Amino acid sequence: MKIVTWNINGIKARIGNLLVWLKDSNPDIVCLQEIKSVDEQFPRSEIEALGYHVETHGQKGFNGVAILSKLRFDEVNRGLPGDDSDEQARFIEGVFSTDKGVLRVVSLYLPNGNPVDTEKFPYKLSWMARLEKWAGERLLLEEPLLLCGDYNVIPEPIDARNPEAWLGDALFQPETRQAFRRLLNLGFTEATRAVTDAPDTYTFWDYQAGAWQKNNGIRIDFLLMSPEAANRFSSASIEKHVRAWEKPSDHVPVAAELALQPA
DNA sequence: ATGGTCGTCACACGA
Repeated sequence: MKIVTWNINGIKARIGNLLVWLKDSNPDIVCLQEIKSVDEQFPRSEIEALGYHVETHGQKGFNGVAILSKLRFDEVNRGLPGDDSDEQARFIEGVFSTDKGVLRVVSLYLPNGNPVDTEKFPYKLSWMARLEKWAGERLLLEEPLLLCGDYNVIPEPIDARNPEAWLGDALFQPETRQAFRRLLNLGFTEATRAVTDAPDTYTFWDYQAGAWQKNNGIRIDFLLMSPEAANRFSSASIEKHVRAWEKPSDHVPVAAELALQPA
């Protein structure tokens, strides 16, 4: 089973690329971030025509996440628990049945947090604390669980082409990196780093200043696997070629292959 | 290089 995470940066601008990519890459489950669309305007019928079930958690203009799946959804949960006043659409969980039992997949869009001297940064850190709490509770179920998404975290200097340029950025603050390590240390395996120590595994290149042409990238999109998922994990890949397409997202798809079959 | 480029939505704002 191929599971992919991709921040598409606007579904209306990217539906053409998405449909081409779905046919080409043939994923079983896709976690999308930054759909920037309300649920009613998400182009679900074109995606359903390719054999996918579609579940969204959108909002007007910003943020928004979705899961596309060849497997039928047994259950869908929208919104990260822990703060009823949080209006931002950044979290959706799908539950599926496989030959090995339950599979849980989350599509998450972690807050950017910039600028760090505004309320945006503590919102990011509190969102990460809520995610850690939620993940710790889910791990008690001892099921295959994948937390997929745009984490807006540069975990280590090796994950940026120019780490010194990110020292003042919310994505690379010590508190941000520590919170990500705490999440990992609950018992998750991050798919890309499980298969390679290479520096050139970036998933995002800014539109500005020729970042793509200069390979001035950062690695911020991850699939975190529970022990039960990691035990069935075989490979990971970064579908970097998509960044060179016309009208690309600034992020590329990141994929993991697991030895699971639809029920 | 205190610039630069996008997407969404109608005016800046977020990234």
